[in-house]
Amino acid sequence: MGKQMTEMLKGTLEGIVLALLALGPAYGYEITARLRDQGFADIAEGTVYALLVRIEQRGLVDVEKVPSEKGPPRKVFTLNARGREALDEFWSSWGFLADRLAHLKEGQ
Amino acid sequence: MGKQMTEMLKGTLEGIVLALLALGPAYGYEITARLRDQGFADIAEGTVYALLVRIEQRGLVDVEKVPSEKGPPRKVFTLNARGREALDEFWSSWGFLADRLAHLKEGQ
DNA sequence: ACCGGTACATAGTAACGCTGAATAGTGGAT
DNA sequence: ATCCACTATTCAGCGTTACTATGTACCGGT
Repeated sequence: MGKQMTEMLKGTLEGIVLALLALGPAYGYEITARLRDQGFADIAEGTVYALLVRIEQRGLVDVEKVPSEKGPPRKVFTLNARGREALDEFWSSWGFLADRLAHLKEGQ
Repeated sequence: MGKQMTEMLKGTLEGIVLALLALGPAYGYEITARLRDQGFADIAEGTVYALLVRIEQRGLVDVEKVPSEKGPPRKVFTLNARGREALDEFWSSWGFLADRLAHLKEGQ
């Protein structure tokens, strides 16, 4: 992936994943697949798993182990109240930034 | 500043500064002031100067020392052709990301 | 027995913005 | 004369994040 996008994803990738989880519970492998569908083709699996560990440790998600028919057991993540709060804060920060940049792009 | 915004600025702050320089040449101290005017109230001076060093080393700006009436000489930065190219790439990456996130915010 | 798809995990690295401080010149207030 | 505020730049050390590369493990089809 471009270095530019790599840097730009810092901080936003977490928000993106929280937003995906707001649509419904999901497990890591599934999230990487959804990211690919969303156009983030080159996000490494390892990146997603590391991110999920972080948001779990910060208590933004509830975790459940669910057996899979075709592989090791899945770790299903569900956004909880604190996670929804974090997602709201993310949208707020993002909104500010997007607003500023839209303003700048207009040529002032 | 919020940790969230700190992380989100990674990658975008450079684009913001390039966009400011696209409006006309400026020196470091002036850029931090413009950022404040634009609403980025809490961006550290040291951050801006470090960023300017980076974009100078990457050849995105031309630099000129200009004496100041009220202090040490100013380093005036002017966006050059490579800088405008980098700015275009930034807007392209930003556009992609903003588009994806707008899509996500709609609830899918 | 092997290979590909599913599923999770981690050690090491690079990049970036922040904190805090140092340096240095000018002008006005006390 | 001295102190303070404003102008202007620079640097060392830190924390966070995403990437690379690799390893583990389970399953079904050939």
